[in-house]
Amino acid sequence: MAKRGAALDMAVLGLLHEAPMHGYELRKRVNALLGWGRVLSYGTLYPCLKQLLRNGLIAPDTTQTLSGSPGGITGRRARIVYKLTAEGKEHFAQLLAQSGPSSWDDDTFDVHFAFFARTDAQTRVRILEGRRNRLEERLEGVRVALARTRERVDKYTLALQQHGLESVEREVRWLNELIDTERSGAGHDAVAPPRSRPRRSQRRQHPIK
Amino acid sequence: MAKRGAALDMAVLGLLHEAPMHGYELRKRVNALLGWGRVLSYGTLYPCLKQLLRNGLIAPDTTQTLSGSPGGITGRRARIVYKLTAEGKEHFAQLLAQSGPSSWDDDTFDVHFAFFARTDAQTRVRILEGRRNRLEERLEGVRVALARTRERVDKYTLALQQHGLESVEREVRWLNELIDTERSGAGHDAVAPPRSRPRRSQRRQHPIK
DNA sequence: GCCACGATGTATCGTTACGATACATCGCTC
DNA sequence: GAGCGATGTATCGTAACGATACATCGTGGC
Repeated sequence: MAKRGAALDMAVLGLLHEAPMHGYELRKRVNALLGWGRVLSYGTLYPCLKQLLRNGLIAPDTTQTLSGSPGGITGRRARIVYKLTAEGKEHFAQLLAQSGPSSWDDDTFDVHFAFFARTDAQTRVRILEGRRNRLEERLEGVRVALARTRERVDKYTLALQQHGLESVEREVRWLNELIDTERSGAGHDAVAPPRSRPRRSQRRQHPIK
Repeated sequence: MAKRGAALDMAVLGLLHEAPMHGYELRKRVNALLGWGRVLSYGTLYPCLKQLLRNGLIAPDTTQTLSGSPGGITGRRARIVYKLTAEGKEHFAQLLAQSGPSSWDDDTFDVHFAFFARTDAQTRVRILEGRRNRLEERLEGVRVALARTRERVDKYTLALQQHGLESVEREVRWLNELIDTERSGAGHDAVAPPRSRPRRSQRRQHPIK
């Protein structure tokens, strides 16, 4: 169950793992994390939060300190802060450890990668290699197709396909570098210490194509 | 009206402009054209065709020669071949000439670019520059955000964002080269002669991120 | 001969994600 | 003290998609 939106689930869980947060902040952090283009809609986020609530993976956090607020105890306006439950932490750890096609697909890979700092080195390499292999499969197919059509398409179509090809080739090289680094610096810091506190930021998503 | 799916509409119209085609073939051609990842579903294509039919932009083509079929007149199995109507051609030309935000957005740009061979030089430059400017706006925002968070995120998040940044920078350079070419080779072949006949091919779509 | 299987082909249904939107409060500036 | 942009929660209509069903063709194996 809950096959769809697994990437979003993981992103939310991972961010709440760092610190409790409310929906609005969560949206910004998710956009910053895997942003560059498609912006996460509330129509996607809130239903997701509801489902996670139902499944008991997250829960409202009633103990909110309102730190930084000048007036002291002055009530901020109504907001719902969520925090991870024990089940949520367990489920997230489970998501982190799993490496399969679900970690290599386009949307999902980014989320997995974003939480590499909490992933063990073995899984990291497996995910990176899976991703690279998948891209290379595609490259092979595209190269064949390109060779077959090369002389029959106009120069713009050709340029577009060529540019796409080079983009993927570039990503493969990037992955290879990461894999090498991972292998050579074997067994270094698997988990980074959490930063002081979440901050806001904004980015846009890049589609490249 | 018909704001959504404008990219798909344009792709279908443009492909049918080259040669009449049936749905199955159309799907393959569209995937090859702006493929690399997301695959066009029949659940998307057929409703689109229906709407274009309703709007009178395409029509069933009853005069099908079945060339290449060995048995001569032997009937191929049932299939619906679509062709552009006069209104369709006019509408397509209109889509080609328009350059605005709708030509710069992620999905739409590819389609516009794919039909550059039928677009006049002036519009080509306007679209390319619009696209580049949009990407540079994003870049600026991302660079600021990156500078603000640089020291507070783990190296994997940083690597991911860095790679995304470089991908977009690379695309900007690509666009600049195209613009230069367009300006220097001013007024060259605006329209390429159509190729003999459509052929099949298959590719996947690349998302890069 | 015929049967299995993959490619070709059209079509719809249920779910999901998302854009648009509504509504409310806060804090700022003019 | 009014206007306005940021902060916040929430839902609704619909376009897009994955899955699936169904049918025919070509072919290769037995």
